[in-house]
Order: sequence, then C-alpha cells, then structure tokens
Amino acid sequence: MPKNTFYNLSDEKKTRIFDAALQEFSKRSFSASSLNQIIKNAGIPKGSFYQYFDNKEDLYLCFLEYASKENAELLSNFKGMEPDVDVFETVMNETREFHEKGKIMPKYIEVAMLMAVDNSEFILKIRKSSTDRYVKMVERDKERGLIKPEVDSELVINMISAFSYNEYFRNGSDKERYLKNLSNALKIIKDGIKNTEITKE
Amino acid sequence: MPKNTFYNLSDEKKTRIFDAALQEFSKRSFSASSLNQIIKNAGIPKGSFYQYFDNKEDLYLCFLEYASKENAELLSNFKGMEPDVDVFETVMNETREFHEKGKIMPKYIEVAMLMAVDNSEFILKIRKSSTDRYVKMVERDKERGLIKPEVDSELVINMISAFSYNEYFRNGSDKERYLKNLSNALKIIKDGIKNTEITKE
DNA sequence: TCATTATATGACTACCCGGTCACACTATAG
DNA sequence: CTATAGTGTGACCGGGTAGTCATATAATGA
Repeated sequence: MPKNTFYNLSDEKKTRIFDAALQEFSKRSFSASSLNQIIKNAGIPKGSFYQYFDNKEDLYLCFLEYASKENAELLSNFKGMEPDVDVFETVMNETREFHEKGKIMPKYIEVAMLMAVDNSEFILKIRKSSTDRYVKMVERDKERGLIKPEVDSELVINMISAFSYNEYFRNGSDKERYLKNLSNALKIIKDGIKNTEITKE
Repeated sequence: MPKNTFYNLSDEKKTRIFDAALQEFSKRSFSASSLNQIIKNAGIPKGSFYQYFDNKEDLYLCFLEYASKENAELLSNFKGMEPDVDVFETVMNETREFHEKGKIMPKYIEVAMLMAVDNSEFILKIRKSSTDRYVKMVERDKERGLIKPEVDSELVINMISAFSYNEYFRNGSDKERYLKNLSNALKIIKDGIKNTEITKE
C-alpha cells in the first residue's frame, strides 16, 4: 500500500507517476520492468519514490488498481449492450473506441498481455471479471438464435482475446493493420459459430 | 553458430550445457534468462563458454536445434504432410502427440511458450520461420478447395497459435482440458473458413 | 521567531548482467 | 627439449538494477 505522502501529492504528480508506470509496465513484464526507467520518465527522484511507495511491487499493485478503475469508467459507456448489435460488432466497436480515445487504453491491453504470462492468482481474478461481460454477450446472441447453442461461450471469448492481445503485440505501432486483422478474425469466428438452422419464428 | 571447440567437447559436457540451458530457458524467456545461471548450473567457467559460443543468442539457437532434433522422431511421423489430412487435423495431431509423448517434453513446451511471449527482434525472427510450415499447409488446403481462397493464411495460423499458447497457460496442468478446448477452437475456425462453393470437379 | 516535523533529494551501496582479455595450461609437431 | 597452436580460466569492465541514507528544504505550530 502506498504511503500517505503519495496520496498527499498533487494530482498532476500522481498522474505523472501512473503515466510513467503505464509506459513501462506495458513494455516489459513486471519482473523485467525498470523502476529507474519509471522514475526517470515521471521526473521524480529516486529518494522521493521511496517516500511514496514501499518498493516496486507496491507501485505495481497500486497501478493495477488505478488502471482497472480507469478501465471500468471507460467501459461503462458501452455497458448498455444495444439490442441490435451482436458480440462481434461490440468487440470491434469497443476496440476501435479504445484507439480513438487518447490512445491510452491500448497500453492497458499490453499490460494485460504481459500479466497473462506471469499467471499469478491475483491477475487471473482481474482477467476473469473483464471477460465475463463478453461471455454474457455471446450467450445473449445464442438466445437470439444468432449463434449455435452448443458453442462454448467462454471459449469463443478466449479465442478473441488471445488473438487480440497477440495481434496487438505483433503489429507494434501499425494500429490500422491490427484493427483490420482483428476484424478478419472476428469474421472467421462469427462464420464458424453462426446458427445455420432456421429456428427463428 | 557454435565454435569447433564446442563440438570437440565430450558428450557429457555438451549434455551438461544443454541440460542447464533447458532448465533456464524453460523458466524464463530468452531476454529474461541469465547466462550466468546457465554456466553456473553447467559448471563451466565464463571464459570457457565464450570459447564454445559467440554469445547468449548463439547458445539459444544451438539449443533450439538440439531440442528439435531430440523430438525429431516425434515430428517425423507428421513431416510428410499426408495428402488426406487438412491443416486442422495436422495441428491437432501434432499437439496431441507433443503432449502425450515423454516426460521430458513439458520442459520443451515451456520453452516454446516463453518464446511466444518474448518480443525481442531475435525471437520474432525465429518464431516467423516456425509458423511458415503451417501457413503453407493452409495454402495447400486452399488449393485443394477446402478453404475459401480469400482467407489470409497467416492470420489463420496466428489465430490458432495465439489461442494455443494462451489456453496452454490458462489451463495449467490440466492438459486434457487444454486439448479439448484447442480441438473446439480449431473446429470453429475450420467452419469459419471452409469453402462453401462447389468448385471441385 | 524558533523548534519540530514532514518531505525532497541524489549520491551511494550491493548486486546483478553479458561480454572481454591477459594469462595459464596442455597437446602436438619438429 | 622446445616452439607453437589450441584450449581453459576467472578477474575484470561497463552498465544495468532495486533499494538506502544523510542531509537539505519546506511546512507547521507554539
């Protein structure tokens, strides 16, 4: 847990620290990340950092909490689940939105990707809760007769998120290419699980 | 490429080095791995190591070659690209074989998984060449009229490998579950890109 | 005003890393 | 026996890391 001195800091300084943390934690996994790099980017002296946090782990945990709050706020705009839009369109729209919004969000994707490798219990919990929302969308689409009922909803979401993370990394700065590939992959999955029976009345 | 001095080493010493490399490369990604740790475990002095190899990358490449030879007989069953088997069946068969054979294999699997997550340019190059084989299979299936011609072959392989790596990590020790999920995912992708036109004569 | 407390700071420690190099040793050939 | 070439070796280099600490400065309260 960060010390009181951290919470007493100006918002501007706190933001600067979190921004620097985001830069670093989205580039390297926790164990490979450099605290020196973070404080350099944040423009705060080494000594000051240790006035605010116990150590690197302390910062990481605090950062994750902050990041998931940021995340939740942004996603709340979409929570509505518009009735005419299927899960694939939603994923695509939200991803596109991520990129248009300040370009900060995609960095969180990288953080998540690097977290996935660490595979700690703590991270599994966060990931689970973030995919649940999409799993529910798949299930809704099943009920609407758009998707074969025997399909494993969680598996579909795992396919999408795995590809999304991976592809995001692979394409580096070429975001257009990433979005195009994601769109193509979504189309393949959609065609692969679409309900061919005419059960709609 | 290792130097002659390495090949002139006793088999016992060579094995000791590869064993130590396996231990390290299965625990940490290439860029996170420690050469010092490897030579310590292998019980050879730093100076000697550089008599055998140019650098850490040299050892890694050499180790990969050795590892893939170790599994040579395993993969040789499949290398032939049997004419009646499509890319999906091949992936599934190879994966199953990979996991069912031997107790040494899991370590090598860890190496492969960590490789998938490492983003250094060095690793990217290696990874590319290893997926090429599967990309070619997709293209062959296209020519055979099994897969829609407009599909991006590389994208398909990326979807499969991303899911495979991710799912492997997610399911931890539950290999049966992993294989089942992979099978289901392959089915979805297959259905998503199968050629529905009747162009076969 | 002055003493006390909280915060700011960067030089410093100890320990990693990959890689080099001068030197020691050994084997072979003349 | 001696010269030479091949191999073994660990101290060392430059640069990175996380974390510490004495001291300087600012803020606070009596």
